[in-house]
Amino acid sequence: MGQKPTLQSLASSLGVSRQTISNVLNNPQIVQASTRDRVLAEIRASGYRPSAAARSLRSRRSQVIGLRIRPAVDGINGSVMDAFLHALVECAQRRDHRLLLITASGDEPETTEQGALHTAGAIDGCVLTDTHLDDTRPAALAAAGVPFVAFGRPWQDRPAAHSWIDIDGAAGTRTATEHLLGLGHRRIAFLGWPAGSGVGDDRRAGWRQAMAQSGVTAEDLAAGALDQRTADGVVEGTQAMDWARRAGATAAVCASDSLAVGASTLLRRTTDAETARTAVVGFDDTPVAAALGLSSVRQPVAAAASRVVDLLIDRLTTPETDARPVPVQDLLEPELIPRQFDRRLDPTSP
Amino acid sequence: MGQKPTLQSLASSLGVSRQTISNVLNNPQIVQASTRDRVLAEIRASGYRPSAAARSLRSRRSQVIGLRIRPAVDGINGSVMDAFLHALVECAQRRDHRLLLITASGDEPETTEQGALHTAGAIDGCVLTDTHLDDTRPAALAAAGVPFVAFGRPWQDRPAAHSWIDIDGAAGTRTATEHLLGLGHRRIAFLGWPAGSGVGDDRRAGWRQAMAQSGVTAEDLAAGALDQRTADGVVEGTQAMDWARRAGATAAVCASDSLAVGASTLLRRTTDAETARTAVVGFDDTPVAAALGLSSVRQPVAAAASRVVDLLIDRLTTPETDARPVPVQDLLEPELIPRQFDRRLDPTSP
DNA sequence: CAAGTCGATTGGATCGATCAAATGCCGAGA
DNA sequence: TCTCGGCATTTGATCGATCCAATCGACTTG
Repeated sequence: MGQKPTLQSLASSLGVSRQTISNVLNNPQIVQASTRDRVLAEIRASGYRPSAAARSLRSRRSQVIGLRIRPAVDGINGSVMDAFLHALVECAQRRDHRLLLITASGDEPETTEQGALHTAGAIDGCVLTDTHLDDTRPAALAAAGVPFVAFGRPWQDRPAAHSWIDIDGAAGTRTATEHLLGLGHRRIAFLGWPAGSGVGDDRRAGWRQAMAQSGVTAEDLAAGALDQRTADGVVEGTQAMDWARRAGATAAVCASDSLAVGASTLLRRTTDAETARTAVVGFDDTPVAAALGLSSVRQPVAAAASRVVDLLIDRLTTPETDARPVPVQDLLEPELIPRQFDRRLDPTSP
Repeated sequence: MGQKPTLQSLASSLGVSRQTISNVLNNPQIVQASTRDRVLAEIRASGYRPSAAARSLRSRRSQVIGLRIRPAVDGINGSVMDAFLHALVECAQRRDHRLLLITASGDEPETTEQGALHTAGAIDGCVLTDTHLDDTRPAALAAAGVPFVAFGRPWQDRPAAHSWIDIDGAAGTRTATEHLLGLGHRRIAFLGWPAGSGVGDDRRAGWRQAMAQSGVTAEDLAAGALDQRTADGVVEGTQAMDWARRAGATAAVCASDSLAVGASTLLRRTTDAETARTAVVGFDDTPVAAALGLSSVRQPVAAAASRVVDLLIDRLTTPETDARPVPVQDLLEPELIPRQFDRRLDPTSP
């Protein structure tokens, strides 16, 4: 075998036409079974692979999806994006698509780059992550005609015109809070991020809802929300837990595992027996939380990735002549993973 | 603007030939400055992007590099691969290349997939990570004619025929050990992984070399190496640190930050004043280590990625007619980041 | 002044697939 | 017997760029 086999070379060595082989690969049902088998055998034997470039040039589809990756600012929460990325690649691969990575220094460079790749035909569409308030990317991509699906809801008030999948963070913290209430806790703090981030506010809202429904006193609730002025992190978690204890909290729901790890550090270090019994629930179910025995809310990341890919590829394969497709927008329920740190409130304490 | 502009449409609207525009983009120096400027202006105005597919079809180059990603088994150490991945994308982008991700269930499926993508012309070459003993991938890729560069040395005895870049782990643990020796410690333990993994053995060797050179007694050395039978992890670190303390160690060098985090957990939890003064140095300088104030050995990940990309792209752009290129193989020096946990040995202790 | 040199530009062929339309083939129905 | 419809297969055109060789004009040179 000297040269790489092509449709043409295969065809002449088999005594059929190029198109027949092409049909075997793309429309197997219209080819007679006997010739189909003969062609398939020869394809396998010769190790023939259709040229991605030629196919893409003619069919105007690259079978590639673009995604911007960001440096993980926090190694702990990075693991969620990591799992998402992996699931994305896997689902895409199952549907004969591949993932192309890009970096960008901001939202506007990101859409510019995605748009450039799209007009160059290098990608068919892209996946958006880390959506936030006043996110200009959906509008920019729509204007550029780049098909996309977002992982993360648009945090704007007005409904969006694009498809997105997100995790119901409020449901997660609600479940976590209800779980702690069920263990007898009443003064349950929420350790979160500064107001203004959609994700953080959502998670805080879940805690507040569960607390309100349980009929805790206004006083108990007031003891609760502790929002860091600084970034998410382990050190911040320790500080916040300290404040929460002083305010009388016997348990804490955290907006992230980083905060929860920090909180548990304080609880491990303390000599005060009562403080040491404080319950903590984290968010994201990272390996660190698992190792430390922290309960945590697990996001169905793989399921989210799968839905995102399906939505995007469905949109890509739908002929454009059809009416504007109705956007699909869905929230997935996270799941609480209980571990040792779910401490029951000791009834002998005040 | 109705249709996407092409070379042809641009050419006729400018009154020049396709080739001239092509030259402006690919060989600007051979085009007269005045026409070049005129063409460039029109390109910008029309938003023209050359079709990646057409270019790739003709030039037989896709400007894409393949990379297999694995699910992060450990969220902590995953951050190193994460940083590497990010640096890789960034460097590749700077040289007008993009990164394509694949998943695979093993080494053999990985090379099969990379080979398939390469013969399809979807990728020009690939980057190999997580090299290990008896790694069959270099040979398989070489046989398939897929250009590649490895991040991670081949752990075989015989020299390899391919280019690779790696981090000198032994130098890292050597530096860490010498640092602790300089602080007055003599009984320094090594908390590592079971023998047999190239990376782990390398890091252990660095500790052993530094200990041997410092003239510590055989007895001190014997107290040292604690290799986990199980996987790398936080819990294992705590156990190993406990054993090391009982054996009389006053400091520990760890093969990973996971182990170091585990070790520091024990030291924070203890009531024994002497144990609480034990020094710990981790490996990888992950955000968690930084947050906990652990000293750690930082790998020059970005530099490694940059060199890997450069080597690969240089190889891809070198005409094949040349003689077989000499493989470049290099070790990069890691750097110790000292933090609070570098405790000086208290001279009053035994 | 004709021949030769060199730089800038051009036209035709080509990469390897898919699309759209045409062809050949076969059996059913008038 | 002839026509028609449907299926399997083939043929020619096309996607949008690059490669290669040819062309053209201006400028040097013997």
